[in-house]
Amino acid sequence: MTDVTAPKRGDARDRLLDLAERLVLDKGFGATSIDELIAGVGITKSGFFYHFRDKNALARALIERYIANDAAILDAIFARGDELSDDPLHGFLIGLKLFAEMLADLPETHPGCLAASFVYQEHLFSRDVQDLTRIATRRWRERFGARLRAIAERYPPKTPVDLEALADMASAIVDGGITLGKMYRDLAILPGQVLHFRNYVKLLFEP
Amino acid sequence: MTDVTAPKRGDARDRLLDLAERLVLDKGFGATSIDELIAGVGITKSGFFYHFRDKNALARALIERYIANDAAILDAIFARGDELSDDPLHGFLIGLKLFAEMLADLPETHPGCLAASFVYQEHLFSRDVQDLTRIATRRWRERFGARLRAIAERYPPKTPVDLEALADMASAIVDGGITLGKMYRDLAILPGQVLHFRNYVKLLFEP
DNA sequence: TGTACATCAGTGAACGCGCGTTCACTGATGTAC
DNA sequence: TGTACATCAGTGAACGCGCGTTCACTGATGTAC
Repeated sequence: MTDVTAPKRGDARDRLLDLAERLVLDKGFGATSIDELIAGVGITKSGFFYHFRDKNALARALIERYIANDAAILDAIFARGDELSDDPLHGFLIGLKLFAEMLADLPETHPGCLAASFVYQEHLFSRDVQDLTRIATRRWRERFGARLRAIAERYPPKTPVDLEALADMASAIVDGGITLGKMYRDLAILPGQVLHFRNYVKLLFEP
Repeated sequence: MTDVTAPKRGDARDRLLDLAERLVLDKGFGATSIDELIAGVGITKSGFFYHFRDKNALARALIERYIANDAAILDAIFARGDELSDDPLHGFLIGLKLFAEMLADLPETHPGCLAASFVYQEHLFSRDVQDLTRIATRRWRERFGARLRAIAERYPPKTPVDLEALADMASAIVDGGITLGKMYRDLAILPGQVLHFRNYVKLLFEP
């Protein structure tokens, strides 16, 4: 009869990643110590170094997991938007609204933007970690850029705009909205910002 | 005959602040060590502690200086916009364009957003430092909010919008634009984002 | 079915270094009389 | 004008602690024959 609530042998690595993600989003990577992590997970320091060759390897694993997650969520949301409308503009507008709703429904304090929190400490990391954050951001640009180009083809924008910069605006508004939300400790700020972005897209393209 | 290029007695404090601002914007506060600062300024460690009772006092002095600076620059830019047009909407649109131009003309790498870089490491700081960043952001909200209310009074917005969230969008877009610019190492991103914000304001209010 | 070996998932103790901080002291400049 | 004292802007040495990292070792599980 083994205690099922006790830490199971073998899942320490995942529990390290879970806790690390929470702490890094909350305080930043530099301020998150290995001691803290192992105390929370109930493992010794050497156990940590069994799973990650050094602290940088933890950062890397963290971002890889985060990118995959983030991509899956966004893809699902905007695919749902497309399901609900064949029109690229309206599908996108629905997707943006769903996105805002998801952000509004997030529990407790915001998840924060891992990529951004790493950028603000970039010197602490090796090149490969920096590359990963860049790749993640580029995906956002591509994801939104493709949609916006499809929209602009059907609905010529009311003013001439740089579509790539407009795609970047989605990333900027989410990152900036998270930072603002943290400052004010106000969870409503981020979804509010996304809705403004949505409104801009609407005014710009809707006939 | 004293050497005028040699560090003058008495200006060490200012030189510490100048160097600290550069380094903090570049790498974050936690990653900026006192050793680095004193090496750059040519002073001993105890000299540093003569000027600042501890590292937190440096953070505080840094933000206080930054806020004052930032407020002066923004006030000047938007006052210039108002000079060029009596109309609140057009004055604001001109101000936003001037702002984008100023951001585009900044030398080398972006100055970065001090407040944001502090938010991402907030746990490292005492309450008063956090309060200062909050105050600075609130000023942005008030500054833009007042203008937007004046505009909305004369030009009813095309869609119903939350004006306070729209004011926050200016902060979000600047912060997010800086983060994005750092990731891509592309100085053109930030002004591009400000121009999109300007375009949104234009589409929303312009008859 | 039992034994030998390999791998997995860690333990425990130690180390060294950088960092923020303290404290007693000092040489140059300013001020009072 | 000279002397006494105070303040300003530091110096120099030491400390302690937390942090990331290393290394030799270990008990449980898996695999080969």
